[in-house]
Amino acid sequence: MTGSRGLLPQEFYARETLAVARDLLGKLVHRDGVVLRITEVEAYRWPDDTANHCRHGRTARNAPMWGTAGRAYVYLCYGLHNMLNVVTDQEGRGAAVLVRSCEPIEGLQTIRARRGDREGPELLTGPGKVGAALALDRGWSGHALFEPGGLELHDAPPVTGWLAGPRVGVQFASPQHVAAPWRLALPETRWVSQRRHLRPVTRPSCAPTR
DNA sequence: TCTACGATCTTT
DNA sequence: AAGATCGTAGAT
Repeated sequence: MTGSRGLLPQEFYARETLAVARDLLGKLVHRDGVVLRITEVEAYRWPDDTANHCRHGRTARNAPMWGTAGRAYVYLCYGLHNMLNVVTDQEGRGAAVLVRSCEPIEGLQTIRARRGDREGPELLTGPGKVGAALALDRGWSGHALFEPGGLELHDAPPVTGWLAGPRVGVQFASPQHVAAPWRLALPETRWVSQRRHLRPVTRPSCAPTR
């Protein structure tokens, strides 16, 4: 049912961040009976991205972002939301992709139980909801997503066509980076937040930020 | 140590 | 438009 093609190899992640973000759409997150299909992501690139958590250098929190690609970076936002990121690019470069929205494929009952509802919206639109559906906390930060066990990322058929637009909640960044179209989503899905700010693109612009 | 604030989400 | 809720970063 999930059409699982197995774990994504570490090389998948060790590429330019916007390319990884683009290719993560449609892939599958597995975690203890729950399977989610990634429908919306944001790229936090390196260097020259003033919205990036690594913009001030290395800290205890962002340490996984500087390491090898393919690990999780999980952090607590606004004191309540655990945000799932996938570390990208080369070691020594602080870059990652934030998973913003997912379509639930399996384990809806488990997702509801984790959220504490019996029913209610199944929409996993917004990174806080994704983290809750996967029952993530900061203990998962640094976890290898390319190895079996716990939290895994699996391959799935490639998608065609994307929506692109500005990232959410980064008003503190420089105007150039506030406007940069580094949020990507699948066009055909309902699992996308703030769709009105997204526009169809034939291919996300991958101009490097060297 | 101290303090301001955030890659959010829900409710009013 | 604002409240919940707390770890973190940068300043002191």
